[in-house]
Amino acid sequence: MSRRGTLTRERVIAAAAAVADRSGLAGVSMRSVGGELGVEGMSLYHHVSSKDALLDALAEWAIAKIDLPPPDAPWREAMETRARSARAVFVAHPWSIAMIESRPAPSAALLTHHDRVLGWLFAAGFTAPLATLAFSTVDAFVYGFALSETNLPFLPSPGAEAEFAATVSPDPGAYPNLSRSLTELLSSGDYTYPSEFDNGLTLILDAIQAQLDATRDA
Amino acid sequence: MSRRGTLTRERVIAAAAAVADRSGLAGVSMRSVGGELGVEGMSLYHHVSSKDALLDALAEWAIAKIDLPPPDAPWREAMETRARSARAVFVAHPWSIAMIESRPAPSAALLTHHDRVLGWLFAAGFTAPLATLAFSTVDAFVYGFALSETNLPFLPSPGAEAEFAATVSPDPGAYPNLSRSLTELLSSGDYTYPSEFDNGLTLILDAIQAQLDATRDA
DNA sequence: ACCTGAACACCGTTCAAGT
DNA sequence: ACCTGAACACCGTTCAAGT
Repeated sequence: MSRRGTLTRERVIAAAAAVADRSGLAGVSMRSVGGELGVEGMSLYHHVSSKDALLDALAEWAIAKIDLPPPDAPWREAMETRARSARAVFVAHPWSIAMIESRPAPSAALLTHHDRVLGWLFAAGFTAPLATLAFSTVDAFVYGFALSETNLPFLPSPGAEAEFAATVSPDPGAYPNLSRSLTELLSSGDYTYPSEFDNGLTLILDAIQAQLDATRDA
Repeated sequence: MSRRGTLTRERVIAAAAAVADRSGLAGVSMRSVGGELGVEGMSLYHHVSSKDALLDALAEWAIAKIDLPPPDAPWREAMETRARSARAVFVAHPWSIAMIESRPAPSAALLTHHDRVLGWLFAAGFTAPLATLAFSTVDAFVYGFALSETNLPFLPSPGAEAEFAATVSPDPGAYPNLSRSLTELLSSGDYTYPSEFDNGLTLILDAIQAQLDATRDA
């Protein structure tokens, strides 16, 4: 849309993100990103070496948006902040979820992230096996939850409730437990699916905390 | 590859899965799937209405491969069996991970899955909120773990250790905690990243079990 | 009824040509 | 140095034509 100024690698990546936000990852083509910048698709090759390189850069762009507390932050707060921030980025840019994890080579940005996370845990006295368990479990949860959340409006959430009820209700006999669950959750009044993220995260972090305490006692 | 017999919807879907296994989702085109069957790409339109419909069918094909214990199975065993089976399917067909959750409309197969899972939990005395927490947390973990596992050989695993060490080792000062973690885990001798799946699943299911027991006592 | 060939509007990418 | 137009080998999809 902004067709002024000279092309830079940064402007190309930002334009690609804008196209992805608007049209999904499938809408990102060299020509469409060029169009976003008022330029032919072929011009982009002066700033990125290939479409694949552009996608790698796009993955890094998303990772960089995740809030990463400082190395000396307390482990639990830091893990929560990072998890919530990652989820917010994934919801704002759904195309980034599968992408961050599916680029063939782990980027320097991702390695830095991982190193920082392990730093919080080691500083708190985690052993390497427990740190790995904590890290991989929380990360898997965050990625998987975001994946479900952005693509599967399965449980009540603003706007999705009606759709979901419409899918399940026509034949309650076909999905009796889904119907029951829906009815019970909605009757309680204050239920929203998004709050399940904090519930799950707390469940996992509490369990890890308990294991950490057990390690210390031993 | 098998170019005999008449085309059916099932053969088209199976051919698409074979192409995806071999060349990834990006390698699936109407022409390539046709080629797999010894037929022109245009012929497929007699059996699937569009490429998008073919991808929907492919998602269902993968879901159907996940082992789903009977409605009267004990909840924890059933959840474990389904989780491990889902992970196995995702590892065998990496293209299916993002796909199952990213098709716009939840398929009947997926709704049936969800209903069965809720059935195990309700039979065991879960409240609707606790069932939802259990379900969404376990599912998020399974999806997210599979996503990391197939695309991010970050931690020691057969064959990936060398690569990973090569990425981290050149400059141990850049990733001190990653280096430390790697060293400690490898020195213990029997560590493998894939076993982290069972560890994480157990952590989550133990925590849920504890909440269920607390519910019963109250 | 099922398969095909040509055609259309797209892709990523290369390269010689313009400025 | 940076951008472009034409070209190549691909896409998904339509449709008239073949069997």
